Amino acid sequence: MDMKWFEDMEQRIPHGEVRTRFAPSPTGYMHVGNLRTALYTYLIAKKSGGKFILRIEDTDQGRLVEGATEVIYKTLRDCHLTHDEGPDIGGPVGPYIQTERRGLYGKYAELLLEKGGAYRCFCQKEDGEDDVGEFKKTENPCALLTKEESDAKAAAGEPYVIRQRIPREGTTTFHDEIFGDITVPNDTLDDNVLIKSDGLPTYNFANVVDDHLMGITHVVRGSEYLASAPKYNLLYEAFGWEIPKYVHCSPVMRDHQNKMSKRHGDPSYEDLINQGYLTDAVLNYVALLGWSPGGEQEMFSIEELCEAFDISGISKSPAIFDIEKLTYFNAEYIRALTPERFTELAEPFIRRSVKNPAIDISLFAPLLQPRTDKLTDIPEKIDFFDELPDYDIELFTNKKSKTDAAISLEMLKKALPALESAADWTEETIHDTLIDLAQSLGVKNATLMWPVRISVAGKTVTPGGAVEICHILGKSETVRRIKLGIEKL
RNA sequence: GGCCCGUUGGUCAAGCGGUUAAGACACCGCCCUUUCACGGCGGUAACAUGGGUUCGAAUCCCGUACGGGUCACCA
Repeated sequence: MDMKWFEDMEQRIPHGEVRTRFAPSPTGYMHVGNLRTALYTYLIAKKSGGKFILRIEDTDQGRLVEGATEVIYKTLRDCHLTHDEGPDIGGPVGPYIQTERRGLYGKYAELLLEKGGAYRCFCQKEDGEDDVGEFKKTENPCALLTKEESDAKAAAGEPYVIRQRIPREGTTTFHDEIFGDITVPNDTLDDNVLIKSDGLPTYNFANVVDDHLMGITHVVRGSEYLASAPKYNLLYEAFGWEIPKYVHCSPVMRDHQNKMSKRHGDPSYEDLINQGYLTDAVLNYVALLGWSPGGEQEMFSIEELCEAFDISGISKSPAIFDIEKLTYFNAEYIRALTPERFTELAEPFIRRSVKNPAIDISLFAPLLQPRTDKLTDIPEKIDFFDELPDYDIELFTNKKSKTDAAISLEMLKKALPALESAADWTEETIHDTLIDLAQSLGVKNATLMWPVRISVAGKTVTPGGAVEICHILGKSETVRRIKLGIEKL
């Protein structure tokens, strides 16, 4: 056994800094729970000025999806979760792609065999009765083989797997940063396979080896791994390695019973973006799903999160994803945008409805920004600009504005010449013209404004009022639509 | 089934032995108003359950119920 090689590997491991890792499988899909784990992992590192590492776990070739790694890079980049080490940028403890590390695991398994933390198991997998829980470590004769017997069988070419040797009695206690100390009886722990008969490592073993060799100080992962944590601990102990801090996060749920999942059609990060949600809003909302900063503040930038984040604020119980609250965050983020930025983001959505190149789309920002929850809401809100809908004259009747068909007709007849003779076409002149008219007619503003707005928009709910709409429409189109309204009446 | 974990309004949650049990979303009402929003003000609504411990329990302990996770040569 080449101990020098092991020593060299140890030499590479950085010490004295917090190091966390996000280790996704490239399945081409970043679900919300995954994004949250990545976020927390990043925040834990950055909170203490540490390193955030990206490792790609691609050993499951069957599940590989074309271009999936790109999706991961892009998502992390969009979310400002920049990694300090990873497959694309390298680092001191590479390679960072698991398939490129294949050679390592066998050597560490041998080392563990040497140290007594594992043993070769020559039992053949019986296809017939592979029912659950049939393997009983207390009955496994291979665990009792002497070193010589085991070596002899292996030398004779008998196929085997390498299993973890777990004590038959006693208990194992491990510490989780969220759940505290958890103790389990050893007899409930199986001697799991570490190295498969094809020589490749199982997921759990590869994880332990990689995390150690990469100097990971905080293992952040889903709570589904809570049950295997004691086995991890035993493995670290058998190797004589320092045990990292565990942070097991409870899942993000779609309802009380089920996790969010692609299967159920729950949205992924990409889906949410396509549905008109802003990255920063999603991140902010997701940060608060299962974590509380303690105070009253709810709106956090990534920088502020780095500052405020603390593991003690992570909740033990699962959290149900509430799209309504995300929508609220999104609306807040949209309102906080500068009008220029808003116009930039909204343009494609505005153009879905407003094709008329004569219309200056930057005019929409003040109307749309305060009442847009999601960017995808935009087209429907302004669909009347290109073409006046075929509306019912019932719309002219509104109690609060004190209007009905007859009054509306009268109002429009007065408004038409007033607007036609307007000196110029700014919001201000349109506003003043109409307000002055209402006053001289002795009616409340709404009585005049309502019919004007209905005639130019053809719908009762519009972004902005009559003045803004007339302004954007332009004088001739406004006049044309009001005339149409008069005809209808 | 064994082992492990969880449980505060519909949802996210604060709370670490003494509180009128925060706050946010959603919902409802009122105000503002040129519709809808935005904004402002107010309201409905919670400690799963039974036992302890204690002067005092949402907070600590035990049981019960309900929910979740896990028990692979998958990751």
